[in-house]
Amino acid sequence: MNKRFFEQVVDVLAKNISTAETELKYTNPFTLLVAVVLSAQSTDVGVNKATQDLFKIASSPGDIINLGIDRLVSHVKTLNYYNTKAKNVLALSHMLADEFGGQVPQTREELVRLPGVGRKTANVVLNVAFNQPTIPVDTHVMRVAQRLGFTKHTRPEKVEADLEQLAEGNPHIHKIHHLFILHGRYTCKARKPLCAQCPLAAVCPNVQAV
DNA sequence: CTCCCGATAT
DNA sequence: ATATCAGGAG
Repeated sequence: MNKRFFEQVVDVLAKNISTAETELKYTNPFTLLVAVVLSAQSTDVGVNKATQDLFKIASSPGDIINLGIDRLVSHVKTLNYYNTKAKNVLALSHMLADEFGGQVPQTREELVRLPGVGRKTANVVLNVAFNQPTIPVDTHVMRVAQRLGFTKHTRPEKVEADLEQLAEGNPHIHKIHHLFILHGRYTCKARKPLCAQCPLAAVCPNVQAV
């Protein structure tokens, strides 16, 4: 895979997508962490709807602990896997309070020790909250990367390695994952991609018939 | 590999 | 009616 093509794609996306638009809403590193944990297999709209009320009354590990599991569950009941997620959010709040002084750690090794936090969630927190140039590979990044031919792998860790190599030195390195996600969500959709109005249609090796 | 398990788009 | 949605743990 050549790096020129990757740079060309990122440039086109950067010109056509405003990353200030739709994204998970948060007020600090902790609420971002919670929002991302809640976002597994759920839409960002649904997550924002649930956290809008939750973060008003709970925006720190101590707040979540005081809230308790029952009221926490009631706030995330509309999300997929709500029981597991509520349990994880409460457990990670305890761990942050007990082992990290109530602060969200800034290394991937520490972040993935938290319950409900895997490599992808840790990468999002590092990128969005702490401005590190990670490339979280979620369902959108995976799909977009494969359709554009940036990787032949299916394991997220392999895809991440391929993308990191292509993104090395790229001026948009900090928002590449966000550009891919927004492109994947609104244009390069899983079921019915809008190739007819895609800014990358001319160069995409996998354009669907229009 | 399975389980988790609600809302939304198509 | 079903595929998909900012995945992680066992």
